[in-house]
Amino acid sequence: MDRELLKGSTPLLLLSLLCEGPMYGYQIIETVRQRTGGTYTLKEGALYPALHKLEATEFITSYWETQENGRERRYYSLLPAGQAFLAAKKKEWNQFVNMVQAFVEPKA
Amino acid sequence: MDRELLKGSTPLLLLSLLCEGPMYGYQIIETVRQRTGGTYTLKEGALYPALHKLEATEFITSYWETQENGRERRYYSLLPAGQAFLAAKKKEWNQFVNMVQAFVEPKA
DNA sequence: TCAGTGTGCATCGCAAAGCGAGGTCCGTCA
DNA sequence: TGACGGACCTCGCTTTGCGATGCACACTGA
Repeated sequence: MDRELLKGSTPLLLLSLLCEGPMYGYQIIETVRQRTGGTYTLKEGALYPALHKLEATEFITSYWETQENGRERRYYSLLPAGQAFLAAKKKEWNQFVNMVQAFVEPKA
Repeated sequence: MDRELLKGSTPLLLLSLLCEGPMYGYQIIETVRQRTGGTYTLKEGALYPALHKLEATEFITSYWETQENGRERRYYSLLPAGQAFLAAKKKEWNQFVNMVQAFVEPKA
């Protein structure tokens, strides 16, 4: 899969996932890998910076949660502002897809 | 429109356009601008490097054509290898769209 | 006991691509 | 003569994903 295509889609993906509920980093990676049947493996080097940026802009928050075995996980969850942003992103995404589609499949 | 989304789509767009026939740079920009109703204005700084790269990899060729008024235009046209590449890119594009769509619109 | 594996977080330097800005040349028309 | 638009192109910046790397801890099995 061409990496370049993914470039702008990571925030959309993350927000969409978090819209279903809070998740932690490793879980996000695993979820994406499983849902795509392995064709898309989100890398840590892409995930964490994106997550931190989303947090810095207050679209998501994070909190640490201790598991029964004593280990910690950092959960990320969607904020209201993030929901609004997600909605806008979705719209943009649809526009984008339709646009490219119009060039790829000219005429109807 | 988020620039980042466009990142990987430029070659696909260019090849798709050239699949309809030879075009010159300025014409490509105008065509894209018009077809998208102005929402997407392909910039020269994005177009020419992409075009040159496509030419370097022998997916397209270029030739100069002199107009009646004496001015020159550089036309780009699709090569067979470019057609094959386009087909592959289209496939990849569809895969990509379906993947993201699955996250954006979970469940059916 | 201790190495290996899996979980889980994170950063760093690199490469690629679009962008904004700038630059050049030339024909046309006022 | 000078402004405008067509037409080509490059350069440096920023952003982003990637690969590599690092750290820390729990569990398992030799």
